[in-house]
Amino acid sequence: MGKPPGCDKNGLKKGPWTAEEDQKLIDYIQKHGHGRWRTLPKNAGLKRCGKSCRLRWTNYLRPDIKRGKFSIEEDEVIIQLHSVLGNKWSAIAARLPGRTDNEIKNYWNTHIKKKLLRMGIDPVTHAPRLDLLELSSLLSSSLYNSSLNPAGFVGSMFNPSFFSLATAFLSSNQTKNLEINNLAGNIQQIQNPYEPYQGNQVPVITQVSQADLNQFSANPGLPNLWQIDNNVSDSKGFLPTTMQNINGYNHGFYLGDQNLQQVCTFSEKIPNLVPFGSLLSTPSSSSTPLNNGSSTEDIERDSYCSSNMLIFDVPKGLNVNGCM
DNA sequence: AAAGGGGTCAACCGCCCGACA
DNA sequence: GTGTCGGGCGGTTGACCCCTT
Repeated sequence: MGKPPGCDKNGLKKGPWTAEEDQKLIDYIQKHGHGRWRTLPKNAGLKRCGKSCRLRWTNYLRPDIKRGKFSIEEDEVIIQLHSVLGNKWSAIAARLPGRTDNEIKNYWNTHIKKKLLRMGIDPVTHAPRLDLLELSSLLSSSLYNSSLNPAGFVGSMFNPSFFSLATAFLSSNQTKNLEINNLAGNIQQIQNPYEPYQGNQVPVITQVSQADLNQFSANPGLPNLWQIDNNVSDSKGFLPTTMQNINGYNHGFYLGDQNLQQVCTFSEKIPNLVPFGSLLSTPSSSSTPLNNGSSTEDIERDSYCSSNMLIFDVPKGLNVNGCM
């Protein structure tokens, strides 16, 4: 297995690209097209290695690159795709026109990771952070009852409902991953939506059919995971019975809907389901230490994103403002 | 106003994989 | 089977920017 020579050999230049170098590269590629990266820098009159040229072109100079801040919709797409695809940044980038894998990777590491951590979600596995869940289990018995009483809940940062919610959300993602993996291996789905609620198990309504997967795969330009989720809840025409009443509460979750219409459509299927965003505290109430560098806009974006990510119901009188 | 610290992001490195000759 | 090449990936670096003190 041959290994390309590094950029430090033969006196090749490293570091930031100058405007002149950029122009040389652009001019050459416009004339001759890209490819043959090894010989390109020599032909273009650049003292760079081919790999450096390729990266510069694909990550920065390409004409279809979309610069600027990620939109809320793009945030949602990235999180959804990452929950399914993992760190396959190029695959994620393929579904985000104008964004590069490097850009998405950087954005993930600097923004989204922190956002998920603030939500108590492990950004690697999309699972609840064990430390928080352990806290949840420890606190659930003692705090849950008191949380029903607003006076007993005041001052508490830990709301078991929140942890259950996070568990629900993340279990759905894990289940979806399993299902997709199994589908890829011609194994039937493993999730039975009618399975009785047991112990700590969190009800899951997400189910991915082979048709859904095919649809997703057949439309690489369209981030359709929302549609998959939406189709599941709509077209299948059911909700697990366990979804409808658990301990007297209706529970549900929703995975990143793109618009309110879909949220409302879904919500109608569960009478007491309300947008999670309406239960969130205002961004200014967040005390997370991870938020030091966030601008007001970022905080608002985070709040918006979270509101679309998770939906559940809580009993009247339960003050959830302190739990986020 | 200046210094220090943290966040951001373009760019790089090392390794790997698949296609091809 | 082996070497070459293009490309992808995770991790890291370092310059720059902004905020706080």
